[in-house]
Amino acid sequence: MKITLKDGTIKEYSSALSVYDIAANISEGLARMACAGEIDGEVVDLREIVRTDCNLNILTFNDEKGKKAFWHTASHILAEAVKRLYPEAKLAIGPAIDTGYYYDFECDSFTREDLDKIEAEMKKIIKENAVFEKFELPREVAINFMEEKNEPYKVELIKDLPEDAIISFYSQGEFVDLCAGPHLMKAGAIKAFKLISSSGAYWRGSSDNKMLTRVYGTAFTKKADLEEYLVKLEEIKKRDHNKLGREMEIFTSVDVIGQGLPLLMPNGAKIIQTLQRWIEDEEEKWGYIRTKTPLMAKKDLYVISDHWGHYKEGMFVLGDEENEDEEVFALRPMTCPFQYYIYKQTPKSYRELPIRYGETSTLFRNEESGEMHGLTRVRQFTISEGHIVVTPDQIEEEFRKALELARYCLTTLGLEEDVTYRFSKWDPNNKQKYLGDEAQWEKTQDKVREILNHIGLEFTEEDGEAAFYGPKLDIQAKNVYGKEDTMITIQLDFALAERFDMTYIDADGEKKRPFIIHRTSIGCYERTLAWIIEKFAGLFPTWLCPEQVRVLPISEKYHDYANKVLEHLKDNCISATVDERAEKIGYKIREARLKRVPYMLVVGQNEEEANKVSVRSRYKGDEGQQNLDDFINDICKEIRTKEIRKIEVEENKK
RNA sequence: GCUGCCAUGGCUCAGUCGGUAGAGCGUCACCUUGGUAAGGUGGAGGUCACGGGUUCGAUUCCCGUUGGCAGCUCCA
Repeated sequence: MKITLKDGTIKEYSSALSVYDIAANISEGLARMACAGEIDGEVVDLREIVRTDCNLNILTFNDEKGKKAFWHTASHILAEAVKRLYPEAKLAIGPAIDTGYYYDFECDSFTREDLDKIEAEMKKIIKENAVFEKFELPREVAINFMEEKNEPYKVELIKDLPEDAIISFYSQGEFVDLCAGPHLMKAGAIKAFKLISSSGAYWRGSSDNKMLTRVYGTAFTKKADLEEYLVKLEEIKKRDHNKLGREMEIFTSVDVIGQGLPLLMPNGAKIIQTLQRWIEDEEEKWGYIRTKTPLMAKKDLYVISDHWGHYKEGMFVLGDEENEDEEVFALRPMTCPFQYYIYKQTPKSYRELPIRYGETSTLFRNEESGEMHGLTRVRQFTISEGHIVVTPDQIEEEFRKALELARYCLTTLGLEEDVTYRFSKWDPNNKQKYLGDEAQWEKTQDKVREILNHIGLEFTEEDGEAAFYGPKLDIQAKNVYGKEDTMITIQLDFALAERFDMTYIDADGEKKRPFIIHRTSIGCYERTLAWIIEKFAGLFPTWLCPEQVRVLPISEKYHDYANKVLEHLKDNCISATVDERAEKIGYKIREARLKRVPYMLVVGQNEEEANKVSVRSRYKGDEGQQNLDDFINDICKEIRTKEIRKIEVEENKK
């Protein structure tokens, strides 16, 4: 048979061989590195016997898929160690993830000390270097086998496999686990590993099920790589908006005010004001008209929209629902119904559509206690909200424009490359969660998919992520911990126009039902702020900095000149302060740098006489002496164009 | 909401095997301050998150509440 390798070379063998044997035949080093194989694009175990001509790629730790096999093997070693130390623990599942692996057990929770013990046991197992072996069992035998071993979760997993599924197991020494593979050949290949943390996790990801104990770990082929990864992890955490944002006095929180109710401090308020002014002006350019609607409404409104039926647990209800004589209100969780009534205020002609309503809209959502987090999951937030009322013919163009605007906003903030796109559909197995019927959903979803394909957007599709009134396109970003959040969403709503009896008079004189596009341009300001804190590690582009320039007189004698410089800056709408403290100039510079002020203007006699300033920046360090007016022109241009200036000096240089 | 961890001056943390507390940074005052990443001295500031319990005595041990963190679930 002829085996075509990745580099195009063809190897010929007279008899069938395993992937591992072929790797060993190519080179001993490759066999040592091999984690899995890929035959004609399909990932296979190293033990897979190759019998016919094919394209074969040997996957190592440097390949994503090879890495997954490596980590999956590490998770089996973790499971064996836990079973040795805690024989009563029941095995659930243990897959590889983006940063390593985890394994879920039914057992008491683990402390850090327990994890250290488990690590020590894993070391022993790796040293024993047991050979991983694969075998298959018929369904009934497999079920009996796992019942005998008293592994109820494994029994449940096997029972859920299709009738004709091949049920495979891997063993290493005494330990056996139900597993589809692939795996490395021997335990000894896991040269460096670490158990990162332990926490609870629901069996099969459902909060109705029992909570299991999950252990997260990672592993590498070299100890140095592991060390590097752990250091990097610590470095990344320094960007965490929840730490950095508090340290930079962007926001804070107070016990007696409550969870999910952050206080934006002057620095944070300033950044959000800058973003809001920009977005409101920008949306006007894109054809939006603004509304300002109440933050709460009677229950009756939400009954019409059916938020009462589908979203009540997420709302803050005011008043006694039980008492029929009392008016019941609710703080708004969404802006939609309010803007619909503005639309409904006057009859609309097809000539007036599309109508694009925009609002800087504060919303309230009663999240559950464990879900609040910094500025990314809060109970009150302000979003660049908008609803576009369109005729069916206008859906595609308006959807496209809404996406274009969102991407323009992302690009301006330098975030475009960090996002992924998710087409969020309903869950056909949970229909009561949604308005409308299957035909409406399928039709609307097909429309959105068609639009996305026309645009040529790369996206994933996911069931069960839609809004209750329609499918949506979500723009997703990851935080420093790798956790994904929706930053921006564009939704196509086929249901609410009918519930609110919204109409337009079409060219034929008939009343017709419009469609509604719910969309945001920059998302919600709090979350976006959190995102840019992490993106820039607090070193915001100048236009977003709460303090853009600090003027530093070298001694008291130049305070007057410094204040004159300050006046000039303020006249040009530059946010600046003067440091009048009786400190040495080096100390003042250090302070300004620590506060991440992008520009420092040092002034003394030489500057005053020539009406100049000595510019230092966080971008280049010393930028030399400049005319004050030239400096102001430059920085105004940088602010106007929202330039993201590259930082050329090393951070924290001693 | 669930599992686990945590809560000591503005911030970062030390500490008390139960006898009511310390450091650094910051802040304030005075002195110093003529040039590009930490000048000096002194002072103020804490019911040790809150509420119960055990105890002669609790910041320390136990229970509860509130808040914070990680993960799960949920979501913009």
